[in-house]
Amino acid sequence: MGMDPDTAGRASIKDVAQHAGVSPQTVSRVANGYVHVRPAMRERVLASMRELGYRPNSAARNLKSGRFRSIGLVAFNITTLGNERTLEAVAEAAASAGYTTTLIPVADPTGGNVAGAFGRLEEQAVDGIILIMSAELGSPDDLALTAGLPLVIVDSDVATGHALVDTDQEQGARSAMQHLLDLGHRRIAHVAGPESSYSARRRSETYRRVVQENDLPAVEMRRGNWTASSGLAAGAAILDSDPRPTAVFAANDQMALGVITAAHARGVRVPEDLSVMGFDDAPDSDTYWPALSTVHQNFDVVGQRATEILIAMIDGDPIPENQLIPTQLVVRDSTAAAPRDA
Amino acid sequence: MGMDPDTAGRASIKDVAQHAGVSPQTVSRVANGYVHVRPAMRERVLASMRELGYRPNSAARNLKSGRFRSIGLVAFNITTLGNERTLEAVAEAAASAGYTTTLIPVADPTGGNVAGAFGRLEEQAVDGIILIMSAELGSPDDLALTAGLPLVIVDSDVATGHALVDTDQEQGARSAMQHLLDLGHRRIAHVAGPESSYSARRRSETYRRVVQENDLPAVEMRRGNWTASSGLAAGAAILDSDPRPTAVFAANDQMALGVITAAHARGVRVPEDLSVMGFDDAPDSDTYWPALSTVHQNFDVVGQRATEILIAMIDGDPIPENQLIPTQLVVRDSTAAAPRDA
DNA sequence: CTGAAAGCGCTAACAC
DNA sequence: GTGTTAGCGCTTTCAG
Repeated sequence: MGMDPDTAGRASIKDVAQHAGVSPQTVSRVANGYVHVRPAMRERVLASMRELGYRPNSAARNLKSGRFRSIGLVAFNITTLGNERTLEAVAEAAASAGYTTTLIPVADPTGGNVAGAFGRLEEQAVDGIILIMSAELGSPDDLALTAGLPLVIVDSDVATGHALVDTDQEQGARSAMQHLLDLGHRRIAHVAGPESSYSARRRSETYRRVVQENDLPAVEMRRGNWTASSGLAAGAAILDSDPRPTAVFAANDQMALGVITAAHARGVRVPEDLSVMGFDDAPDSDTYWPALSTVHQNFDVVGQRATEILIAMIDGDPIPENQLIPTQLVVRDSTAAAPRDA
Repeated sequence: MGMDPDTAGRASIKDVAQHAGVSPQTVSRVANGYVHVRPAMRERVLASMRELGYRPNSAARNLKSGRFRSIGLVAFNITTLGNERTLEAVAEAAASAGYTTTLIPVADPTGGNVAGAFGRLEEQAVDGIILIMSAELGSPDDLALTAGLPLVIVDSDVATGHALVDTDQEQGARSAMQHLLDLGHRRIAHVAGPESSYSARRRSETYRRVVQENDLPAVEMRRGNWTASSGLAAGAAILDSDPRPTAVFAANDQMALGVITAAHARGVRVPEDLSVMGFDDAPDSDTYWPALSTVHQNFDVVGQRATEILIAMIDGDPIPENQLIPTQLVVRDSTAAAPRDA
């Protein structure tokens, strides 16, 4: 032990000081790029650092500064398209602000036990938390778990007093429905996402509202679980119903893919016989057959904004107003004018 | 300052001790669930903890223990299907072993500047590193950046002396080709992934080897960038070539989707006129039209295994042999017997 | 420009 | 069972 220069993190600032024949303080100054150090001495210290393979101990730094320079990302599921993209944006924004990102996976709180799912969040070595719930928050108390850490919430309903950043689901869903309306569709079906998802609920609520506002004929709503195969099942049910809807608004692109596949399987032409709208603008959706009309979500903006806000809060800024990130309608080949005889 | 009980992480072990009228050591014992504490005193301490909103300072713990209980995940890109799934598996495995996962995004080292991309990896507050390169490692020296930290490499070629966990790309690609061969195909095209990707290279090398071994007619290889739209372009080129191949092996499912769409656009029937194989078994691939035959990769096993190995290395175990995780052939509806007249 | 001293919050080792 | 002491590696005073 101690003989192998490869052994990680051995050399302390003291060792370097001894080796270079200076005080630990001077080493610290050099390590931090402090200016008032004589070049000759700086060189000597740097040489010793290299020779000893010195690397600063961040635990000690953290202890001193009371900061971790790390933000915690709490998510129930990081493999959904949106969460994944948001996560990457957070990691990048954090990195460029000098923060690392700590992933804190929590058990899915099915059954409403959100508090239990968090575990000992407050003990994590982070300066603040971004919560990507994709689920309903039980009560404000659940957030007490964060013990006063700065907190930004994405994709969930929130008790006031916390920062919120999210896609403007209502605007997005409205633009999708309006597009179908503009094409002359009236019998429009909806494939909703899972009930536990907040964004799914926002989209289906908007769907219902638009149906009401325009006196559209009622169509039984189907529910999927975001997967393409669940969309296939929902699409089959919709296509077998009578009278058959002329358009389907699916709550995400993958379920829309399922609906399209269900149509192919029945010889129903898309978009001639059936228009299909998605939501997300997933990377593949431009290559579906036909290319999918959808609503583009700016996940990277969501992640970036959330990170900026969190870091501002860590620095002591007040909680800003809720941030709703707008979507963009993307019209491709899966939607067309409603058939005449419908 | 100090008046607001909400202020994060204020109360130290000393404050609690004072409040409860005991020594800091006793507080520490209670905090760590140490047994030899009189119940009455334990209660008193716990009450003070609650009242003061005490939460242990992990920086101090880290400093004391010399361990961070965190593993660093270094990746160039976390939004590819495989990386994302691997990442989630790592985060979960790490969590259940009491470790957090720190995301360390690095700039894509296009141009071979891998070392530069790492930045100051050795300063991160982690006990070990999992490197998901998805790219070629320039030279072993690049890894010197990790400064002796335990290191597990996923999806890359490696200089010996490091642990490697990866999908058995060769076995997977071979099984895909063998499936097409068994169906009587001989003119088989390949849509490769980007040249910078190690796994893409492994798959295309295997393709070439199988072509040679079986004296198959040469077909110009096309290269995509993993996206469905690049697969569409490659598929178009393949379908327009003469003689037309009867089968295509795409290096991932998304590009396979593009090939299928190119076929639809030309009225080429899949699988009657053209068989299409993918790779990955992406979640949507069972709902493509037709359902995609592919090779299932066990990303979660890769992530889990990598984590186990890394933690073992952190605990001082020796570097184990390379771990190759097998794949499974998944036959669905996009492949069929080669047409007679081909 | 450089060094010495003190202390961040916690726990291992040792008293009592 | 409980308290006291010391020190992890670093940086913020304060002296020179």
